Amino acid sequence: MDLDLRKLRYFVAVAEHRHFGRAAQALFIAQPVLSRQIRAFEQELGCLLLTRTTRSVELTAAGRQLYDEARRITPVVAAALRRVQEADRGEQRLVVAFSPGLHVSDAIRAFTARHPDVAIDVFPLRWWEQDAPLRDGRAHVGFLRRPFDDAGLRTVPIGRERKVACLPVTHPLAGRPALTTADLDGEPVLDVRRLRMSSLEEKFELIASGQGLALVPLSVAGWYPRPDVVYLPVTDALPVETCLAAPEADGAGPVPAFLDIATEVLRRRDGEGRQDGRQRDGAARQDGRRSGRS
Amino acid sequence: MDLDLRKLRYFVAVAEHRHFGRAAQALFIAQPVLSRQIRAFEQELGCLLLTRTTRSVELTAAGRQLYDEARRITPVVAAALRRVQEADRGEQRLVVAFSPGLHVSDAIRAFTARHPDVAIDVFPLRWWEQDAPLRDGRAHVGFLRRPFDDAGLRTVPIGRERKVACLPVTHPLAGRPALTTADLDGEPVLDVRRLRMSSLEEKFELIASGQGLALVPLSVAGWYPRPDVVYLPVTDALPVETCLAAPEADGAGPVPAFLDIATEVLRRRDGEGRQDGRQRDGAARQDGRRSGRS
DNA sequence: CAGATCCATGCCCGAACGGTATCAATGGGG
DNA sequence: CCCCATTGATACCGTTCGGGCATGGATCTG
Repeated sequence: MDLDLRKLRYFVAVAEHRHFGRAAQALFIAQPVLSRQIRAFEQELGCLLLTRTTRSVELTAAGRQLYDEARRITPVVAAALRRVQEADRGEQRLVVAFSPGLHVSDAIRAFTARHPDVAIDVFPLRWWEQDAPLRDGRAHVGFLRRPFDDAGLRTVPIGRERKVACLPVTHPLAGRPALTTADLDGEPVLDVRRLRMSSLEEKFELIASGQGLALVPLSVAGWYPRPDVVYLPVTDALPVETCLAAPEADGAGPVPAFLDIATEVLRRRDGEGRQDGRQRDGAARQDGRRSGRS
Repeated sequence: MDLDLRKLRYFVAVAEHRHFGRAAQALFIAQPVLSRQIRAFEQELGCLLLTRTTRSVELTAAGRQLYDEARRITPVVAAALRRVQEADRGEQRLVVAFSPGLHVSDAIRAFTARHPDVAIDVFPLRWWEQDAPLRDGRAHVGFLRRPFDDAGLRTVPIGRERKVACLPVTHPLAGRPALTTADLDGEPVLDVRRLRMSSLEEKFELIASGQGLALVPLSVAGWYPRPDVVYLPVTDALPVETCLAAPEADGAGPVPAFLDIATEVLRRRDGEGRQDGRQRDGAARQDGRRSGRS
């Protein structure tokens, strides 16, 4: 039922040595033990990992895959243990997740200035991830874009981003300087959340190939400058709200302090007119026209 | 020595139930077994995970961290096992890594069109990662930027990107339309590879605050539009070469086919004048000036 | 103060792990 | 062509570890 990491380590040794005897020697165990462990491991997994003759040991397809996975998993587990022991020694840690395009460095810098003892990990979210990493413990605080599920989260609005429409250059509307939602009536709008595309780039591919168009936050569009897609502001579209969010349960630890400091920093920045999305309106229009011409 | 995933599962159950008896019931084992396993686990890790009184069970700092880590690790391991068994059933898989800003979707689409049976994972590289994930098995092919270590890799050049200089708006050179390397003599250039900053954003923070300037590939600069940083093309800087790379050892499986198809696709795109970096020269200059004015 | 609740401890059994001795198959050298 | 070295598999054995049951000790409740 559980993957046995000891057996995995044994398997990695055999995979690397391609030789039971030498692998056993490297592992400081006897060779027959290794043979038996590997065989048991294969039985647990339900698939052969090695093709053995008395003269050579080779990996099967499953074995190659397992070997790759092992090299991925091993350092992950080791790092996890290290962090646990750091936590035990009193070191604090905060994982800050952020949606693509949102700026977190101001808040992090302000926080570390006042809490130099707290280690910060940044956790770049995939475009379709929002609140899930906050709920399952992969992150403690998040810079997210609405909509997402508020339940059980403490949220602080930190700004608004204009939406832009992404059209293929060949689209009749592509020459316009700007659009309104009325212009988009009847257009095939690709729903970002329905289609589970593996990356936003795929979505832009769909748009470029004329499969439809999409509304995305301004800063996301800025990340995918393409000659075959035009980005046009939609003047009357409701802006996308960006939020700070953290699980309500995290009342202790560095999370509340981070929320306070980040809110303060972002509010100040907003006051100076430097908030994300508002500042770069003109930029987007330029991007759109420029791409449209090329 | 090895983390015991069974004990980890037991710990998660106790952490979630905050009650040994009910956790044991959920795990279908007897309560004393659970007590002993958790205690042994604590001893292995060398730190207390739970503070128990007879009336309540609470997590220590180390326990909270371990619980977070467990929720991260468990699905990773489960997914790994699933992929191994898929490989055993003959399903092929290819992990495609790419440096920030490089476009992979064209190549992937062309590949999946001809090999619909091969599952593709995309693996976004951190800015400081280059060839390492190819070597340790986290990825099979990569879209990388030079410089990186060629040893043991098969590489195919796929394009060139102009370098742009990143200056604070306050810098005397910020008003120029373009620079030459001579202009940068004596300027404090931040070495991306020396400083192990946790994100490129930090680097841009350093630049914005006047600590120095940097040369980055065009498309990377495009990802960090900031009002306080100016991006200027450096007309005589050597372009950054982008490459396809794969371990030489991967002679079998889908890797060679992917390299062939991707090379063909990118060559064709290059021929049409749509290659990364070259196309977007004008865009960068615009970006730079626009940021400089604001 | 008595009882209920809950985690810890002691003892037992079976399974799993590791070691030594040995077998069987394969490939190279005379 | 045969002999022997090499290598992985098997057999057997002692020890450790996981799990169950019975019970103890501590704490909260009525």
